[in-house]
Formats: sequence, C-alpha cells, structure tokens
Amino acid sequence: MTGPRRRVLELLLGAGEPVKAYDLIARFGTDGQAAKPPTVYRALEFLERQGMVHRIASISAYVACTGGGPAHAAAFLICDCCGATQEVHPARGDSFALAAEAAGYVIERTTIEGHGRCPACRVAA
Amino acid sequence: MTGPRRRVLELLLGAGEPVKAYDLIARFGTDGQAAKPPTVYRALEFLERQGMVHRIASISAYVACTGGGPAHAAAFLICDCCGATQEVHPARGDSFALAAEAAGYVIERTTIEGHGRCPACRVAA
DNA sequence: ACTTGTGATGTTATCTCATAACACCATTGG
DNA sequence: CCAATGGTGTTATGAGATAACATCACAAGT
Ligand SMILES: [Zn+2]
Ligand SMILES: [Zn+2]
Ligand SMILES: [Zn+2]
Ligand SMILES: [Zn+2]
Repeated sequence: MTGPRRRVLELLLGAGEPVKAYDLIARFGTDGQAAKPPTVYRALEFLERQGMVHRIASISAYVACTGGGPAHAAAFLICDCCGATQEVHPARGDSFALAAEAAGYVIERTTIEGHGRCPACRVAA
Repeated sequence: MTGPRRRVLELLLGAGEPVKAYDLIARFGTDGQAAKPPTVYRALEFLERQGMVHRIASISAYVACTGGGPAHAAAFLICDCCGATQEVHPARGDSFALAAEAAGYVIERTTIEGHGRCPACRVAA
C-alpha cells in the first residue's frame, strides 16, 4: 500500500458511491492539483486486483468494495436516479452460471450490473 | 430501416462476433471509405433500442442479436481466447433478480457478461 | 560495497471510445 | 404553403484508457 494507492482508495471510500476515473484524477491532490492519468489508473488496477475496488463497466466508474474477501466476484445494483450503488454477491450455481456450464464455457470473471431505482427513489417517483 | 442502419446491422451479422464501433466505422463504406463516427453510433443506438443489437460493456463492442424478441434483456458468454460470444437469456427469478428485489431495487436494465473460455479453446489449452 | 533484478512512480504523448452542435433534407399533417 | 418531426452529413470536441520511457527504492546475491 503505497502513497498513490492509499490516496485513490481513500477517495473512493470517502465517496461511498461510484466515481469516474477522471474525477479521481481531478481530486487526487490534497491541494487541488490533479494527478496524471497513469497514476490513478495504475492505482485502480492494483486495488482491483486486490479486490478492494471494483470497476463498473456499464458506467465506466470505480467503487470501493463493501464486503467480500480478496479477489472476489461482485455484482451491483445501481440507481440511475441518485447514483446509489449496492454490492451484492452472486450465489454459486445461479442461472447464469448454469447457462455458462450448459454451453461448455468456463467463466473466470463476470460483469453483472443492474440499473434501475433504489428504494428511496422508487418512493420519490 | 434506413441505409446506414441496414449497413451497420449487415456488418454485425456478417461478423458473427462482437465488433468494436471504430471497426464498423472503418468497414462502413463498401468501397473502403470510412464513415463518420456519429453515423455508426446513431445506427447502433437505434438497433439497440430495437433489440437487434447488443452492446457488450466489458469490452466496448457491439454484437448482432441471436434470438430474443424486441427490446429484450440478454446476457453473454465471451471467450477471451478466440472472441466467440454466445447470447443467453437470463431466467426470471434468478439469484441476481432475487437479490435486487430483496434490496428493494427495481431493475430495468441489466449488464450480464461472463468472460472465460469457450469449449473449443478449453480443449486447445 | 557492488551489481542486478524487481516493482513502483513520474512524465509525455497518444490512442480509443463516444457525443455535442449545427446544417440540411425528406415526410407528414394542418 | 407551412410547421413539426425524424433522419442524415459534417465538424469538432469531450471522456476514458494506455503506450513508452526515464527514474527511483529496495532487496537478494556475490
Ligand atoms: Zn467487493
Ligand atoms: Zn436512488
Ligand atoms: Zn438479443
Ligand atoms: Zn474460444
């Protein structure tokens, strides 16, 4: 855990919701100075390998992990209204895993993201 | 179904596997002339709305639909080795949908993609 | 101490992916 | 004839990510 890595994780934990890479880059310096892209992308790559951070492909953003061991698979529920995001953990042997097995595929890595409305925004609507 | 839309769909059907947007742009003209990005992106947006094409977020690529009605949800099995991709359709009430319901989320749109090895590449390894 | 290998960082430049904004044209219904 | 609508063509730009190379810190081997 080196300086840049700690800083990026700190920003993500502080946000508590998905953050775009270039927002991390902009907020990187405590004095308002931006970082160079590779600094942040390298930190993200490391943190993702450790399972401390996840990338959310459908919105090109990154979020700090909430629960789950090292290098685990995760799925996300994302509110398109307020941005709230919840990490969930897919059960073993769910229908997608079964479909993969039936098709003869060996799956090593998944991207599972659901978009919609969180409880709060559902009521507000 | 207008000209550009037909052409983009034709390219995707011909490829039979996910294609990057800029590859479509490059192959757009039958005489080797490239298209302008908005031409292809607009066609993709239309085709995706119709459920004829799907975007695969984890690799930023587009693929022609194989089966499924208008505007349906789809999931994908993607071989990282040869690029083969198979569309599957998530069962109602799978564990992810259940998790979403338990969390109070109403999900309208999903991104479900599994990466690994297809049967052929699994043997070849 | 010297050397070598490894992994992290800093920096510049560039590449890929996607959209904003505006002009133009065809179709349709008042 | 005249909006209003939806599609297209074009220019330019915004947003996301990585290549390539120089430098630095540290540990292992001699
Ligand atoms: Zn996690
Ligand atoms: Zn919400
Ligand atoms: Zn489909
Ligand atoms: Zn394969």
